[in-house]
Order: sequence, then C-alpha cells, then structure tokens
Amino acid sequence: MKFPELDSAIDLSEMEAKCQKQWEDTGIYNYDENSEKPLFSVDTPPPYVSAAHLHAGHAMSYTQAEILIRYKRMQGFNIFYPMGFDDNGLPTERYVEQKYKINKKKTTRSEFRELCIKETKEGGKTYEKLWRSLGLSVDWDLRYSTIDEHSRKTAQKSFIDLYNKGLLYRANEPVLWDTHFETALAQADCETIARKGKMYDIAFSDPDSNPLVISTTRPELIPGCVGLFFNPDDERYQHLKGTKATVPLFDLEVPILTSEDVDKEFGTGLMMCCTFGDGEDVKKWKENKLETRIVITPDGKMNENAGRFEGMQIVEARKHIVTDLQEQNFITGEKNVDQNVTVGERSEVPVEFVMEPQWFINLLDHKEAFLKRAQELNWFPEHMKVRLEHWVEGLKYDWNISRQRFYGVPFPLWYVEETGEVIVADESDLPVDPLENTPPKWAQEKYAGMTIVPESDVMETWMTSSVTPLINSNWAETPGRRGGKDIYPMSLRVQAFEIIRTWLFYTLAKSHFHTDSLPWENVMISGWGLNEQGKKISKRDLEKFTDETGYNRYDPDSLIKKFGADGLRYWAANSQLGRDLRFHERDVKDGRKVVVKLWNVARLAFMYMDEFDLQTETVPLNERPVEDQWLMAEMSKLTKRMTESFEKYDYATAKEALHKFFWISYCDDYLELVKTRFWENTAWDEKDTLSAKSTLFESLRILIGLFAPYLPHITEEIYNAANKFGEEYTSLHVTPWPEAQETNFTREEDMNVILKTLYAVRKLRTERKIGQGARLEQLVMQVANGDDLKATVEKLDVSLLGAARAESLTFGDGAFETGIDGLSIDIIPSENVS
RNA sequence: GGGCAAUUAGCUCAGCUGGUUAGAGCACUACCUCGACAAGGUAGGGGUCACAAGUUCGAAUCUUGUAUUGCCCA
Repeated sequence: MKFPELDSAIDLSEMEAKCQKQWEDTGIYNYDENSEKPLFSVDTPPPYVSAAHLHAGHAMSYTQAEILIRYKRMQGFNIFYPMGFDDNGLPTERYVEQKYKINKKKTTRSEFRELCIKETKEGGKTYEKLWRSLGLSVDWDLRYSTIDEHSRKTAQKSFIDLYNKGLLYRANEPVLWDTHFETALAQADCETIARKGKMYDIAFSDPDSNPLVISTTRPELIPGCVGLFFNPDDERYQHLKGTKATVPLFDLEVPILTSEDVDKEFGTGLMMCCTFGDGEDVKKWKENKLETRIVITPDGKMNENAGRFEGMQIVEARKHIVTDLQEQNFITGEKNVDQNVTVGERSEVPVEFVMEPQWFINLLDHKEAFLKRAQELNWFPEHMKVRLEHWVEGLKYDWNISRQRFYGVPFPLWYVEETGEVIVADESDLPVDPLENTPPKWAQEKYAGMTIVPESDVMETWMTSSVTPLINSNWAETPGRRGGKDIYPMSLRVQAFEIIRTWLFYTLAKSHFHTDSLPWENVMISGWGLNEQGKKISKRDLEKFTDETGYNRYDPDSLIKKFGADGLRYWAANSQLGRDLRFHERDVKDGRKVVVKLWNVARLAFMYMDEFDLQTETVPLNERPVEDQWLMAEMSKLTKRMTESFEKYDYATAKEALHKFFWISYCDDYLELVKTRFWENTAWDEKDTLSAKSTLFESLRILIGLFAPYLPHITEEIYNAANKFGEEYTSLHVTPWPEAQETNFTREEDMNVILKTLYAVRKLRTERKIGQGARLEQLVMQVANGDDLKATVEKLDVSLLGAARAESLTFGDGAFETGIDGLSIDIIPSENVS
C-alpha cells in the first residue's frame, strides 16, 4: 500500500465541504428500515425557525448529542436521527407581526398563516444549512415541521385519543391569561420575576363600621373583591365569622369566611379574595362557591365593574384607586416590598385570570403516575430527575391547551349551538381545519337543521411538540413516511434543562396516556452556552456584537468559517454533560489546533509508512520493540476508558482521555521515539523499521476512529487519503468503533526508563541550549543502584540512543536526575554542535 | 423561604469509588525555524482546591455548617 504525500497546509473549509458532499452523495446517515442491526433512535429538539437565532450555545448542545450518535453508529447501531423544526406558536406569530408590522386583528387568519408558513420555510433552509455545515449526521429525509400535515394530523389524533379516553374536558374556568398577546397560557408558559412593589393596608369595614384592614399589592382588584378570609384559628376575628364586610369606594358587601391557607402572621391576618388576583383566589372562589365579579378585560383594562375606572390600563387604575382611597382615608399604611410576580414567559407582562371556555387535559389526577414514569426513565445526568419530580409535585392546574391565536394546529372540533354538543372529526379525515372543512357526514345528518359552529381557537404549540416521538414513529399512520412503530419508544431524548417542565414533561404525559409507556428509554440533558459574563447567550448577543465584516463570535456560521466545524465541535465537547459552558472565542481556537495537529500526525505517519505491505510486512506485536508494544497497550486502555464513558453518555470524559493520550503519549512521546527508526546510521535494524510501520499503521487507524465522533471531517479526510487503510467501507463513520484488545504488556518498568530518559534529555537540552533535534555524541548513564537497573539499561540501549538521539551510550558520571531511583544522566553534544 | 447545581492557576475547565509533588489548554517567561506541525516545538513560573469544623494514618475528594453564584419553585 502506497501512502501519499500530504500537503502541509490544509484548507479546512474546503476539506469540510468535500466531506459533507461525500456523506450526502453516499447517504451513509440514512436510516435503514430493513437493517438487521439494533436500533438507536433519537428525539432531538425542533428549534424555532421563526428567526435566525441559533448561537454557539445551540451548536454546543446539538453537537454534544451528535457526538454520541456518531459513537452509537460506529457501535453498530442502525441510527434513526431525524431533525424537526418548530414553526408553530407564539414566537412565529410575534416575529411575523413585527416583521410585517401587522396587527393580527386587521388581517384574516388564512393570510396571516400564509406569512407564517413563508417565514418558517425560509428559516428552515438557513437552519438546515447550518446543521449540515456543522457535520450533524441527520437523515434529512426524516425531517418534520410542527405545522406540516403529518404533525397536524398527529396532534389532532392525540386530541381525539385523549377525548375518547375521557382525559379532556372543556370548562369555563379562570385561566392564566396573557393580556399582551391576549391568549390563555399554561402554568409552564409562566415565569416568576422579582420586582419592587408597594404593599397597601386598606380598611374595609365590619357590620358595625369598625375598620377591617387587609394588606394587598393589588388595590385595583378591590372592585372584584368577593370575600374576606381569616385563619379559623385566629382568635382576633372569630366574631366576624358569617358576617359581611363592606368594600371601600365601591360599597359592596362581601362575606367574611375562614381558610386554613391564610397566614395569621401576614399583615393583619385578614385577606381579601378577588376574581381573580392569583391562584389562591381561584382556589377559595371554587371551594366557597363565591360570586364572580371580573374586573379585568382580556386586553388588560378595567371593565364596567370597576365603575369610574373602566377603560383604564391596570397600572393606571391602580394609581387612581390608591389616590381615591387615600383621599377618603381608607389607606392606613403602605410600604415598599420585594414581590415575585408571575409573568408570561414571552410577553413578560404579569398574568391575569380570564374566564373563557377552554380545553383542559387532566393532569392533576395523574401526578403519581407521572412520578412513576420519571423513575422508570434513565436520566443523564441523574440529578436532573428531581427537577421533573418537583415540577410534577408542584402542579396546580390542569393543562389548558386552548390558545386564542391564529397560527397553530386547529382543534378538530365543531359545536352544535342549540345543544352544546361537541362534534369530533373522524380520524380518517385528519388533519382538518374546522374553519375551512365541514364536519363529518354523520354529524351533518344527525344535526341537520341546527347551527354547527367551528372551534376557532388553536391548540397550544406544546400540544404538537409533546408528540414528537409519535410523529417520528408515524403513530398517525401517514402513508409514505419512513420510520414506524418499531422505533417507539425511542432510545434517547436530548434536550436542555430549562424545558424539562414543558417539553419533557408533556411528552412523558402524552406517551403515558396514548401508549401507556415511556416515550424513550433514556434522556440526556445538556447545559447552556454562556457568554463571557456568565449569562445565557442570547439573541441580543447575536445582534449586538456583529462587526462590519458580518463576523459575530457567537454565530456558529462565523465560527465555522474561522475555526472549522471540527474546531467548534471540539469546543462543544468541553462541557460535561448537563453543565453550562462559558464561551470564549479563544477556546474554539484550541479545537482547530487539534485538527491541524492530527493532520500533521497523518503527514508524518504517511511519510514514514511510505510503502507498506500490510500482508507481508506486518510484524507480530510481541516481536516489536517495547515502545510499540507499550503504545498499543496504552491505546487499548484508552479505548476501553472511552467506551465506558460513552456508554454513560459521557462524551466529555472520553474526550479528555483521548486528548491527553494524543498530545502527550502519542505525539510527544511515541512519535518522537519512533522517528530514529527511519533515519540512516542508527542502531535500529530493518525489522525495527517494519515494526514501526506496523505500529504507525495500526495506531493511526485506531486514533482516527477514536477521534471520528468529535472531528468527523478531518478524520474522514485522513481515512480517505490513507486509501481507507485497505478497508472496504464507504466512510470512516460506518466503520466499527475500535475494540479494546486484551494486552499482556508487562514491561512498564522498561518503558518508564525510556520515557524518563527522554524527558531528562529534553530538559538538559533546554538547559544547555542545545536544539531538541540536534544529534548528540554521547548519552552518559550513571547507575547507582545495583545490577538489575544496569542490565535494563544495557538491554534497552538501542531505544535509549533513539530517545536521546545520541551516537553512543556510555556508563559514567551523570549528575542529572531522571526521576528513576538510582538513574542519572548526562549528555555530550557533537563537537560541531556545541 | 424551599429545592437542584456550582465554587480548583489571571481565564476556560479536568481531577471527586480518599492514597506520591493537584492536571490540561489559553495567557505569561526563556529557548528553538530541528528530518510532521510557527495555526508549531521544548522547558519553566503560577494554586492555603470558597471558608470553617469534623471523620481518617492520610481529605480537592467523605460529613456538617457558613458564604457567594446560577437555575427552578413559593
């Protein structure tokens, strides 16, 4: 086999593009339905495509998962690796509204939806291009988008299945509401933020006109007050039980009741209940069947129940009400407080409660089952499990899936106006849009003459995202899709930790309901990419730091152009599973350094191997010099360690071990030691040279195999340049993962003498300003400790001469300690060098 | 206020089933263009492992407490 001479300069962009084209042309990443291999299927996050917002943090987490997938592919698994795009829901709508300066109230639903679809198609292209250039081994044939026909069908089938199983209900209940986007929210769509607020003490009055002071941060809700509460154990207020209080300014009479939930220590121990200030109000309202006096409209204004404050924005009304209360001396105190406010995740506006008929999925009755599912799932890292457990334990509301938006998957529903009956679409008709499609025939016949009204709300986006494993496994049985029931439950879910309460939880719940199983066997949770200040890299970083040439250090495209995809991937593997990683551009540079080094290692190896006949010239391992046997033993140990780490999804520890071996043991030690075997006039003989060729051949082949998951491009390039090492595979990436050989290497002591001598010689060279490459006249060894060591040195003389690059080895006085007990050395340079 | 995680060199991170002198890269210093590699090599300086107590022959590692940071939930 003839090895070519490699160029010292390598154009990484060109090389990477070439590899990507090769992978595409040969289809090595395609899922094979007819394969006999065991299956490994992956459910990765479909990113929002509503705006190009992918940054180094995304590149990091997707790469971490993909490194693992490459490992699994080499382990002989038939890989099912689709890519989805989420082009559904609020972010898209908001983006389109802003981009086209559209008021959704002044456009039609279908026009608006067209724009959304147009934008998401554009975004999808950009993303696909990026993922390809990063070298993600996705089967692009399996792509899906959350608004495509198959996904809509799956989401609607999910709805119908839940409906048929009695897990859905429609209720006119107070729901979490975003007054900015004018839509209902689920608990998971909310966030709490800390802010400074004012707490007011406001005097109500009891039947005898004595003041009853309550404390509240929301005086504007007073017109919506429907009751006062005190703790049943509170001695101070026992006499008020069952009487009525008068609300200031509005002269309303409200009942005074008790509740265990009232904290006696808080304020005066009296609390008002309004419809609705928060979840607690909702609870008391329900339990005590209180009146309903809504004061806030869906767009965040006061309504007619607020009297002269009608039409004011909430914050404005608060000011005016406070002023009025003050003027009439109803305010007995006020203080600044730190408050935690629940806001819409996207609007950042405090959530209100609004009563509209909405569809709910019953979650609260299934908490125990969800917790059990959480236990059944294998978590990597393990400690992420408690995040889900705590979320499930803290659930307060059923899952409201109705959204009053334009763009999303429609409910497959119509209502009979006269009777209130619900008409559910036939499964065979899915996907349907009730605004455009007619109800099933049977319904038209049954309700002939009555008014049939379509449901105009859409389902919230998680309703679709939560069935990605079912989309992938074609649960809805869409004809022509690849991937079927056999890939379900999927092998692995990959995602970041902040969507455990949403994507992970909802998917778990859906699979529990639909298939009475887990959606996947394992879940791998990644951390965030942080900017230099330690904050999550944001869209703002992406916008703010772009220079005049269009370069932005957080932008994956920019980074790939500057450092190569392999360089960026190598950086991504820096962070341990589940941990955040602080981004510094200079660290990405490190990745490129490894790529270049690997290339140069190949150059060196090719040069020395030159012509090598694998069949006739390979020297059996046990007949090779100790260095070669040591190297192969070390490689086996490394392979074993890496395999063990990968089996725990620990790509980072595997990389650490590989990196250390490569740089120190392989390059600094072995390659330096082996060089002299290819030089003229050394003590090595021809068999030693063939041993070196054999070892270079075997070790380089293993090395690029071990690097392949991290650096798919450069390793493929070397594999191809080496004529695939005589193998018959289409690509390095479909070759088997290197297998750790059982070695019986016992000459660690001998090898230690060689290495310690090498290190000592280097130090002496530096100390005496002798170039590391310069030939030495003599290597002088002083053995102070017995005959055994001397015998070892004599036995290893050829190796030691090679290590020192010296002409001869003598025993004499050497003052420089090697670190081996009793062995010290000196070096004598050639005359023409010193 | 509760939960989870983190705190190791100037910076980014390893090491954590307790065991030589705590490692790597970047940055810094000196030397080297030598027959893979200057997008480099060799050598070197730099650490009270957040703090305190405890367990132990021995603690970065185990226990408890404190402080700080991040995330989640009240």
